[in-house]
Amino acid sequence: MIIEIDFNSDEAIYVQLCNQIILGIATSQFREGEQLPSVRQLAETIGINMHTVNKAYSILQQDGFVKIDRRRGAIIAVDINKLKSLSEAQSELSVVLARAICKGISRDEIHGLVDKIYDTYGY
Amino acid sequence: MIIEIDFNSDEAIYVQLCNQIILGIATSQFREGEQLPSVRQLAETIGINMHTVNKAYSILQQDGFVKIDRRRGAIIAVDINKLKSLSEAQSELSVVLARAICKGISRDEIHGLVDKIYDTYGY
DNA sequence: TATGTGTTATACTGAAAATATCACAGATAA
DNA sequence: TTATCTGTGATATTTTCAGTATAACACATA
Repeated sequence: MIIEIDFNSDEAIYVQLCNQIILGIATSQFREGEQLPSVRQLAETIGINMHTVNKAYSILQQDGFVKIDRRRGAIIAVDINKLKSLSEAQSELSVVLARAICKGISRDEIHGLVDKIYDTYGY
Repeated sequence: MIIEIDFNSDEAIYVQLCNQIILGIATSQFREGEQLPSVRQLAETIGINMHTVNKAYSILQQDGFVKIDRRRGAIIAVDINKLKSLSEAQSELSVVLARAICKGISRDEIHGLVDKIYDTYGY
């Protein structure tokens, strides 16, 4: 999978890295059990510091997207906690939808976007 | 409207301020044409620096939620650009839904959350 | 005139992101 | 064994940015 970092973004590099990898999992470009590049290797590829990659991997582990094995590195392993995830999704959506509502976007239009995105991701 | 800032949050104060005001507009606690507190007044109320409030107001202006008048301060004035807003909503949703999909949240469950939030906001 | 708006400029502090090295423990393959 | 690959840890430095602190300005208004 190709990981692209926007160095001019206001988002921190490690946050972009996390989001890209999560996107990769959602689109099945990364599959359960698959091995991510080592921290040194990915850092080299992107052209950033090893510790920045390590921070991203650590957060992904904490958020239950990967497990880290000293032998093989970071392995895709999604930890499912439905209630917690639903609660998090709701609070994240609340912010996005508040903006949308202010801008006159209807409930149906949001439903349309959700379908569009789920279609894109292949679910 | 009561604005609450969490000083222990990892979100910047000015970001929280923006979100709270947008939430206020979405829930009609702030109405079109209504005047926001002056930068100095709100800073005093919350207990933060004037420039922090000013930064939030400037971003809200840039994002088309308020207009700033040197005489009266910041006035709620939502600028509607449907295409742009839809595009922004889509990219914001893409990040949130990627996480949700990884965590096994179904399309229908997201539709349910969207309805729940729109109901809460009264739309 | 005095006071209230937003605006601008400057400088400072503190926290966090990111980098740069160095080193270690454990696993693995030569 | 030796070499090399993992993640991890410690430490120091640079850079960036949020937030604060002051001060001053232009403009409007009571």
